[in-house]
This record gives sequence, structure tokens and C-alpha cells, in this order.
Amino acid sequence: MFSPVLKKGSAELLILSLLQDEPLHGYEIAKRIERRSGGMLEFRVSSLYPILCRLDERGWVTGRWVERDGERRRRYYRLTERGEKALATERRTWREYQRAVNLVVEPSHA
Amino acid sequence: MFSPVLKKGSAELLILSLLQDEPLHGYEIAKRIERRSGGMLEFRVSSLYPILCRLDERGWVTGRWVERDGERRRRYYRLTERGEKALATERRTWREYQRAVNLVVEPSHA
DNA sequence: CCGTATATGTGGCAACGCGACATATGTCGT
DNA sequence: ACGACATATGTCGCGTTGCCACATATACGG
Repeated sequence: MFSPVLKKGSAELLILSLLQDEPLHGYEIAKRIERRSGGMLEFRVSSLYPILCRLDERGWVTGRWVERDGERRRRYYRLTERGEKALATERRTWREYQRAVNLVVEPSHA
Repeated sequence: MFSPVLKKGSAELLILSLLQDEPLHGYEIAKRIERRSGGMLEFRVSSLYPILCRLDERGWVTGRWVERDGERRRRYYRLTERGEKALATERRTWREYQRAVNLVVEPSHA
């Protein structure tokens, strides 16, 4: 839907936002992003898993393997305390960024 | 102010928006973006000039050298017809993109 | 005469999302 | 029994893009 370029930078914010509600595994995260955005945002798994690793290394989320009968193994991620703080910061940054861009592009200044 | 990652994708939109009002040269574009955004957005010249070339090659803007006494030579860019259409599209895309991300990020869904 | 603002550019780097591909399991229809 | 599909996780290499460092040149004020 949107070009890869535009989506840069928002990926982490999207994932962290979903994990705030409850722990999720990768595939489920991708589906929820698509559903919540009304199909406008789509996440390629090739982007998703590297990002989750990145967030784990950074200490913002922790992953935990879960194996159940009649189910393929899944890795559930949950937000850490540091991740929660980071999410708050990223959300604020995103809002400010939107505002800044809109100040320039919205023609109300003419 | 904002990380380079987040800014990816919005650069063209910002530049095209400013050129809609009147033809401008590169340096002036950079300053206006900074001023209009209240100092929140800053544009490195090392990003700016390559983008202007790109837009020129794509036929969205056309550059014209202007030399005046007591002034260093400047290259003024103006929006082409194709550029105007592209700008309209990019503006719409940006709005939709904001909406899509906010649908996922804003916690009003819980 | 020297620093600062103005003005335009180049080269190479690092980050990031993605397409293509690989692998494995559960489910449903035929 | 078998194939197609959804589920689920991952790797590799590519292309785009903004940035830092650097280069060059002119006008102006102290």
C-alpha cells in the first residue's frame, strides 16, 4: 500500500504499540497491524523478524518460546520496562514529527 | 531533531510543497523548511541537492540558473505540471499514511 | 584580512524495509 | 492419501535514502 521508504522508522513504533496490550508472537503482530489499519499497512515477515530481534537485543522486548500440542512452536514477545519508556518516547516523537511536517506541507500558511 | 530514519520519505513532499508557492533555490528551500517547522525539521544540504536532481530527472521540477550582479549564482527550481500532480498524490498518501499508523498506535482501540 | 553567511555540490557510509527463498506444521477438501 | 493453503519463523542480498565530511566559491561586516 505505502512505499517502503515512507514506512521506515514507524515499524518499531507499530510493533511496540501492539505489545503494550499483551504479549504476541510475530505472525500475530503482522496480522494485527494489517487488521487495525484497515488493510492499509502491511508487514512483510522479512522485515518483522529482524525488527523483533533488534528490539530484543536493545532490551525493549523479551521473547519466549511456547510449544503446545497441535501447534507449531511460537515465540511470544512482551514489552519490558525499558521498552515501555521507549514506546512513550517514540509515540511523542511521532506526534511531533507529524506536526512538524504538516506545518510545512499544509497550504494554510500561504 | 528527528532521526534520519523517520525522515525518510517525507523529504520530497516537503520540497514539492514549498515549490508550489513559488520558485526557490536550494538554500532557500532548506531555510524555509526549518523556519516553517519552527526549527523542528532541518535539512542537510547533502540531502537537499541530490533530491532536487532526482526530482528534476523525474520531470517534477525544472531548474534554471540565475546570475545577478553582487550575487552568487543560484539555481531556481519550479514545479512542473507533472510535479503538481505528483504533489497532490504525495500529499494524499501522507495523510492516509498518518491515519493508518495512528489507527494502530493510538490506544483508543483497547 | 578574516570569519561568517550564502550557495552549490560530491563520495561513501549506515540504516531499514523488502522480495525471493527456505523450512516446517496443522487443516480442509476430494 | 494427497495436494493446496494458512500458519509460523527465519536468512540473504538489494535498493533507496538521509547524513557526515569534505570541497569550492562569493558577498559582507568588523
